[in-house]
Amino acid sequence: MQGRSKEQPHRPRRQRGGVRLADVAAAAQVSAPLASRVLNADPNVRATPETKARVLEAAEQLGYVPNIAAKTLRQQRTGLLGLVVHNLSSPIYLDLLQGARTEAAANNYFLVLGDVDELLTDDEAYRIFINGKRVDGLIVQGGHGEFDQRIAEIARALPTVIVNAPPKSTDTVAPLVAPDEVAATRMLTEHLLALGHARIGLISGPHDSPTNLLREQGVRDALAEAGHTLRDEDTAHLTWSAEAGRAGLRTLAGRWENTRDRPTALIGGNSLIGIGMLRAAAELDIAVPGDLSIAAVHDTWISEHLVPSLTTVSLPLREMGETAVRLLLTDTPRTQRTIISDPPPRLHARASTAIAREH
Amino acid sequence: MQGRSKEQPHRPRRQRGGVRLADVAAAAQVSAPLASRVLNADPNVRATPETKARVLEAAEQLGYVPNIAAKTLRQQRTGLLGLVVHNLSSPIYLDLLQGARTEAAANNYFLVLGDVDELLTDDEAYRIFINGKRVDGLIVQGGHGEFDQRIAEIARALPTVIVNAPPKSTDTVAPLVAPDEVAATRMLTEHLLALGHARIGLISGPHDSPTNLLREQGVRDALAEAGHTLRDEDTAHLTWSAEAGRAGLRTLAGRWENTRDRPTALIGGNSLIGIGMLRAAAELDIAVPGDLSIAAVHDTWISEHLVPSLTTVSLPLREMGETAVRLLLTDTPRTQRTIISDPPPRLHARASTAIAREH
DNA sequence: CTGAAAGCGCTTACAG
DNA sequence: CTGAAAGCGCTTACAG
Repeated sequence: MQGRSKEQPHRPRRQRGGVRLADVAAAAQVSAPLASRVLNADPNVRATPETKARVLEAAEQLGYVPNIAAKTLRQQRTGLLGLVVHNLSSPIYLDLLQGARTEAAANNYFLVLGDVDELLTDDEAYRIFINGKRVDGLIVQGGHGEFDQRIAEIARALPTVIVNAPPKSTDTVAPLVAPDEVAATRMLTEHLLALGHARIGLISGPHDSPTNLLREQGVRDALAEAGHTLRDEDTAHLTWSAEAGRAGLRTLAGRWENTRDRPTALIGGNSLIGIGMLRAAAELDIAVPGDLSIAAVHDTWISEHLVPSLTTVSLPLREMGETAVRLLLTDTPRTQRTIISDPPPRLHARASTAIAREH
Repeated sequence: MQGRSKEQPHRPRRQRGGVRLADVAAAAQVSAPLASRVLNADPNVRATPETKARVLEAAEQLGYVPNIAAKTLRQQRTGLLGLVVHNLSSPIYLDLLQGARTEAAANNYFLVLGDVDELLTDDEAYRIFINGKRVDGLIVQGGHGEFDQRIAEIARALPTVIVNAPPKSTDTVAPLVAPDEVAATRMLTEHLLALGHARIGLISGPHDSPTNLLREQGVRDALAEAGHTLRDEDTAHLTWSAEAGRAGLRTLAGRWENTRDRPTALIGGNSLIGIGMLRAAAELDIAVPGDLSIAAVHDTWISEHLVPSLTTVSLPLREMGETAVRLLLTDTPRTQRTIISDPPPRLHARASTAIAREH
């Protein structure tokens, strides 16, 4: 939020002379309170059907729309929910945003966008957004170890739902909506095992990141059940980016020179990593899936358009967005619980994985 | 917006007992109006520095944050701008959103997200969003021929900026912020010409779509200057999707069987089309760039990670978002003009284009 | 320049 | 059940 000028720029003016409730009431020859009650479908209203019709018709006729600011001021409710995400340019979280937006709209709520880094580091942005009563509730993308303190503070000030963060054993400060990470990589691994792969590697995000821990767990679990293990030399842990996926595969491939002692399949910790892995394979002349099967977590729009198309497992991001909004709109007490979102992860088998070839 | 229930769900309640201006004024032993003026840095205030300091300190001490709803009601200003986009899941427009969000934040404005289709087809969404005085202004993504009527209606009700639509010869209903489409494809074409390509084809969106017309124009212009032309048999016009790019190249390639009479380079009307073209080439065993150079409009995050990495031309989407917001916040009269956004398109030469090979 | 008063438009205790 | 009155919290003509 650098460069914010303290002086206020010119602001667009609202055109005056909108139709007010009082105008509707006058036109319908009833009092304003009664008009309000009729328009809000108050069940206690005993006015005759004719009267009600008169009110509704007057509102329609005049094009009446309640002034939100007045309503908000009176009801202490904004009709807005904040969605504070980390990296808007990642294709991964767009589905979450879409789900949240749709569910909000279905309840006559709108979404206001915030940026995690901005909100957690910029005090002014924080004050305006959080304390300024801009929103009735907040959906914040978790997984920021360093900022847990700040999120706790936010949750105390405002109904908050954390989304897409790994469940913590530590005290939860707000409800959490998360996908079943372990099941996702387990599914991917079982898919590869079923294709005859016995030695399967993993290129993922930071080794100690909670998300990686869960995803790695899924791989280990599935391998263990099949009597295999995840070998250290078959893993690389860098960041969650395509660049890291590329570097990771290059590192592993460096260990494979002049030897057939190597994995026949590799799992990417997320779709960006998977994309980078495909690229590295092409650069290194490793045939996919001929020499190496590749699969990754997250099914984004690009997966099926890559060459080869990428086998993935999809997480219910859209549903998580919906659930987060629903939680905010219906969960009276700030229940502190973790919701592992439905539906479970789903496998999308594509061209990047195939039956293991004898080496 | 299907499935919206008319009954209102439970709404999160705002915690009571916030600090009001009156509290600050009392603590600082001044009147509420004076406190308001000091806090808003009214230059006409002549209070002693001590008094001002007392007010500011009291506000700080009490953690005072003005109630936005009250401010809005009084000032007829929401501090919100609507951003109504067409397809949030397209990677192309995220930059525009980012630019708009950042510029808005820099002016203490926030962005409320809307969906074009929803707003243009759902009357209730329209009423609440547009007439409900939810936002001070609107940025709406254009290029929807069918909905021009509705957008004109919106522009009459609310300061509006249309973004990323092709300039129309017809009456403009609101300021338009657009990229230099013609320059973009011209640049791409000149890049290919410089590589020695003489016969260059185009796979693009609907033939009569205004955006396509401009992009096609750029290709034609550059070819004409070099003494070449765009041949009908070297073009395909479907939709703006990856699937269309794939189908387009398949169609063209069908014409190339058993002949060397074919283009050596192809331009994709947008990056999705380019991605589909790369895929089709791989499926058809057309070497890129060996047999065919491919380049496309829009530089998205994925471009450099494709195999081969895709030559593109970037449009100033981020800047367009910024400009649109700035226009809304500073342009007092609703000037009706078209702004071709700076900076001009920029070429990103990558592995998918190379020197033309003799056929 | 500053303060008392009004008012933005709505909803809801409260009294009838 | 309905209406008159109050009040949400702020800013700004207006009077002094």
